[in-house]
Amino acid sequence: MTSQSVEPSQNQVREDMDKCDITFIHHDVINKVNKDLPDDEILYDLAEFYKVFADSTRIKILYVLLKSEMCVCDISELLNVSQSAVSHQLRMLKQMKLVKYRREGKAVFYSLSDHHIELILSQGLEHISE
Amino acid sequence: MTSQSVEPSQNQVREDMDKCDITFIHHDVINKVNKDLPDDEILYDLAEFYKVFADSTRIKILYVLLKSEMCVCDISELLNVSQSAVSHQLRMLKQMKLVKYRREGKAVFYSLSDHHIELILSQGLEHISE
DNA sequence: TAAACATATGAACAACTGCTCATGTGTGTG
DNA sequence: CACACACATGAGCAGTTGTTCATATGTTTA
Repeated sequence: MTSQSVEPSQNQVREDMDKCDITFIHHDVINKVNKDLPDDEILYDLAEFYKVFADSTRIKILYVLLKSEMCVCDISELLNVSQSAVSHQLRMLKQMKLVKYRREGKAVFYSLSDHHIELILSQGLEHISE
Repeated sequence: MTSQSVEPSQNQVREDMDKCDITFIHHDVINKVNKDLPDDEILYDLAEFYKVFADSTRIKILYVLLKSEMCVCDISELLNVSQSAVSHQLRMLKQMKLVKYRREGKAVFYSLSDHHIELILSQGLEHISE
């Protein structure tokens, strides 16, 4: 492993035949950045995770569940979103393992299954209110 | 402001004529949740903010800039994404005030303009690696 | 000033998303 | 068992998004 070689994990960085002359002045920096960059798959998953919070209906649902376990109908009325839409979103939140559910007769009660959510939401809020 | 009244800021909660009989057993809880729920506009902005992180190309760009200021061409080659695509994404990141830029001759160097980003990203990473 | 280069940007397009609508599934009740 | 209710789900659709392609803008150099 010479100092010239680059981690082949990601796209290899060409040190010859640069398209861009000004570019890559600091090969050491580039190599370091490239090495520290997590795998594509992880970054893809990370984006998928943030997609959950990229819709205001889902954020509202999470916010509501933050305070209290609640059935689908409750959420639907409280947020003024159709029952079907809430159900579809809860399905996604379930798939992402952010919520869990509990059946009680005809009703299904949903609650958060993740402790991070509050922190993540409040951190986002803190950011946008600057 | 009686204990019965509900903040009219959001959709008002009907206490009469419930569609759903099982629902809203605990009116006090509902009222509290409804009162603590931030305004629609804020939650909309919050979703917009998270949309930035909901794409792996943008996450990669942010990750790369976390380590070092870099010109468009560098980013493009390092991430193996077309120059145009990178430019388009940087435009969005610029609009969201997450990056700033500095012209140096023909090149334009981008860097992060926000300290939260590292924390937010690492928090997301921490979450998905469970 | 012309040419080369780095970047920005508009148009177009395919893929994705979130909703509605209709209907299916599961549970309690008369 | 038939019905009502709470919820789930598939299809379809309009709106959005991320990319490519072509081209424009801005800068340096010959």
